[in-house]
Amino acid sequence: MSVAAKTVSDVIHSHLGVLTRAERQLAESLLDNYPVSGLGSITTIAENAGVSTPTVVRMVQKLGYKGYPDFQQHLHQEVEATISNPIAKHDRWAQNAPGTHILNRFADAIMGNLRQTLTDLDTATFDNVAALLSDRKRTLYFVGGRITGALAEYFFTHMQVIRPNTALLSSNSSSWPQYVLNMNPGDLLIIFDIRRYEQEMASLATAARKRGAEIIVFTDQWGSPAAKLARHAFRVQIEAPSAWDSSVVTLFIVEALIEAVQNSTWDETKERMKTLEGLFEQTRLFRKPG
Amino acid sequence: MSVAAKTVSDVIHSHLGVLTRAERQLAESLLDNYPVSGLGSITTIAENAGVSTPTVVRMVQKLGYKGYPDFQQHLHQEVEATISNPIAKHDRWAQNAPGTHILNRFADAIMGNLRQTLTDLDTATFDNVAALLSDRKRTLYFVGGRITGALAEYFFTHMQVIRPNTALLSSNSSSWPQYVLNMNPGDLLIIFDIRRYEQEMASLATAARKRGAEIIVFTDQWGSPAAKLARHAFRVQIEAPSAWDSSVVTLFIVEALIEAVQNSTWDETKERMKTLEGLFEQTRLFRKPG
DNA sequence: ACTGTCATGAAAAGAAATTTTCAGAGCGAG
DNA sequence: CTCGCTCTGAAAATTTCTTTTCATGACAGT
Repeated sequence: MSVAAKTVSDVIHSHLGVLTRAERQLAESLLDNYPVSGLGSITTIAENAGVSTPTVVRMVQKLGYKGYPDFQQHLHQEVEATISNPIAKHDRWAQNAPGTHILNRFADAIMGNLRQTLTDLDTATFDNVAALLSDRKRTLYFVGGRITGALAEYFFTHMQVIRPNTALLSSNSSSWPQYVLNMNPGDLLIIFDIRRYEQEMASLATAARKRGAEIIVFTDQWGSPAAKLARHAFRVQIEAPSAWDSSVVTLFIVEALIEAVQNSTWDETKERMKTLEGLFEQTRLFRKPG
Repeated sequence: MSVAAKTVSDVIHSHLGVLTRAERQLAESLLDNYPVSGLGSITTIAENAGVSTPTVVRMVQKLGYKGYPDFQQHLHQEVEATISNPIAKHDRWAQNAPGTHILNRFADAIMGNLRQTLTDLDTATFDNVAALLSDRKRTLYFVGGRITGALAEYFFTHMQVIRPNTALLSSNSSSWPQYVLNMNPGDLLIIFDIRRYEQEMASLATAARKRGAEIIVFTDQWGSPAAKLARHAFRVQIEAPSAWDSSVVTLFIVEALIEAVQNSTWDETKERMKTLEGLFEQTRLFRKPG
């Protein structure tokens, strides 16, 4: 049953080492555009891979299948599994029935946003930002607007556990000047500014820059004015079938950054988290003696 | 090339009228679990549909295809189109390259979470919750824990714009009793409680129930203790390749609910949003005269 | 250079799948 | 009831696919 449990892709990968040249060539052809490339007849896939049909037979038998039909049947099952998930299923509904349930329309939009955002996003930018956030000498200031304030808070709450020197600016701008006053060169100001850009964000960014702070902006595809002042900007797709913009993808990037930072300084973070657990425990005991 | 432009499904539907009994039987078998059911050989699909192979050939020719292989090739193209959507494509990256960039690993996990959550989620539950949230006679109380507080805030901020009678409980439990005191029968308490369940959430839920409030819980796949007291619970998959749990899918559901509520009372909401814009404008002018 | 081993594909053999043929069944019209 | 029509699947014919066989060539070790 070892074959049945794993995906065909897994099986191919685990056998890559024992494949011959022509077989590897075939394997790569199959994995490229997997699993659709394996849908046709043995003749077709042999031609696509530029090998002979006996090579195909030999390889699938080497992989543990009884023959090509057996191999293909496994592939069909995988295609079915892939295609029968709710999201893929939705894509098919969507073509035929535009008015499906809102959950599906949302899922569709979010997938598109995520894909587009990841396509546009340079991993180097991500890595650079993660490195900046990991630098404990830099104090982190988080700020968001009316809607995005919750994202800033979410990011802040995690970073506060992971590292020292973090601050959350209220979304009310009246308290900002005092924070700016304390900023030192190299500090980071992380701004969330999604459309209906708040003019004050750009002012804040300018003030922070004057104090020598670096600026990181999370904005939408059109770009906050604050993004022009930023060292790094994340342009996130935010469109949803809704009167509101979607923050799901922004949160996605925030979570990925949290993990990247945590990972790069795991030893220190681990200690901090342990200490924090202890403090929580104490608070609890303090509140409820007995 | 009218055949090439349309999907096989469309072609079948448009021909349903001119199909004979056995052919219709076959067509229904194909449309059921489409397009995967058409992946096998003509023999297989004939057997599945309970008709003879000549019937299959006659039907596909009636549909305008040259023969079964031609028909199947079109189907393969459709499967490819469906399966090559961003999500499925990403799944394949992730499988093929286990050690890829954290963004990709995260995207993979989120896709899985979303898929699983949508599979488990009953749309009736969603619709019921949306209806409860739309009922303006019920006051909404939002509460979250240390991490999930930001989600509660996000939800609250939107609902506050959309409808009256909303309140956000601080994540600090000391202020909760006064809110409970004001709860009336039919009011809704929306709780976010993800693992490291906070004991106080269950206490809060119990107290709210005694006051006649209905409870809606957002929790993880293991289930908060508060979920037992809830009228409706959303069990969200929260696993991420991280030391932290992911809130992305929870946010997804929240956003979908926001849209559902907004949609069900659009006329009233529109007025509120206009008024709100006006108020913002006034505040701005007030702050910066000139 | 010789030999043995292995990989590879051409081609033949074998096995399925696909299409065609055709006879019987069902059914409505006269 | 009979005729004519269509629908249907069994079975034959055909085509295609799959597997096996085998000759060739590459290459490492002697």
